Amino acid sequence: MSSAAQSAVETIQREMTVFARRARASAGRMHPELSLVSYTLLGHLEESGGCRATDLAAHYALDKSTVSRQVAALERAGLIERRPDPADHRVQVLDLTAAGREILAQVTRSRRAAFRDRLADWPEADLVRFASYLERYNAGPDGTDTD
Amino acid sequence: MSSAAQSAVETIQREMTVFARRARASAGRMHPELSLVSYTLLGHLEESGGCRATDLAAHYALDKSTVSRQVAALERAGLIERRPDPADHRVQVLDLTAAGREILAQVTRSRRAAFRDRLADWPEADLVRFASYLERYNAGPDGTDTD
DNA sequence: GACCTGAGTTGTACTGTGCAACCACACCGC
DNA sequence: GCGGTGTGGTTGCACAGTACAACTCAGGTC
Repeated sequence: MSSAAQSAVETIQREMTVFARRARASAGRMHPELSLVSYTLLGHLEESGGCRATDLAAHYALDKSTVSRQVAALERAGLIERRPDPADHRVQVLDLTAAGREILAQVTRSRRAAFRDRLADWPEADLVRFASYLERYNAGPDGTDTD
Repeated sequence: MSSAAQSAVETIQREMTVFARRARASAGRMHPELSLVSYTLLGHLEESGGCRATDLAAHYALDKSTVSRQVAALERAGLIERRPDPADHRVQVLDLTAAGREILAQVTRSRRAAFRDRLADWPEADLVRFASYLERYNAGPDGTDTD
């Protein structure tokens, strides 16, 4: 690997971390009613059209107990509901309630606006490329959760 | 903003979050002796050649009390040292000790290797562009911590 | 000197998290 | 069928990271 590539790798590593740290802080300020974790989980449920707690844990590299508690809280808040899977009684399929969909949409709108502001002066081609790099990175060569 | 750009923005948002969640988990597995926070702070000290606790807090959008405790722990562990600033007695300049430099280098090596593996099949041009997008994003149009 | 500002610490409380132990059901080999 | 093994999920527990507020100490301003 060339030294230019090596230094790019270091930058990617470092900047990803800066991003992550700031994300948490600003999510708290931007939408205190829905933590970043909750927002992420709700978003995943919407995107996937309902899934199991185990799937969430695997996708976000979280312990199943953590997801279990988050899910319990979201259910108490009336944002998601659990349907027992008729095909497998061990499984609970999670899905958004109407209220969950509503609050998710609202938070998504505000986050989207903030991102749009921040990215306003980026050429569209760069945005598209940036997005595709991130997807490619997270998809990984083989799904490994390297970092 | 076009719809292609809009959807790119959503993807950026979503994938950044996935990255962040996984980063934390894999840092714990990869180098349990140095938490992701500690690693990040040490890295910043090395990069900046020593700075104040307040600077760290500002850069990572952390509360000063949080940084204060982290710094205290790192000092107890012998990884950093505080030098009172002779020019301003309120200020403590933080800097790495030899031990701190050593462990930082070691963890950096292992992280770098993991990233290199993950990014091994990326063309260099893409790596460089990806890195520059991240830097540009974090620098922000005006330094705002949008997310 | 009185006052305001900025750096840092400490008390307190809470959230997110992982690990380990556990329960309940499903699947598999016999 | 039936016992062993595996998988989805919950609960008990401990701990790290974090924020907020109240505080101390040092500087600068007038």
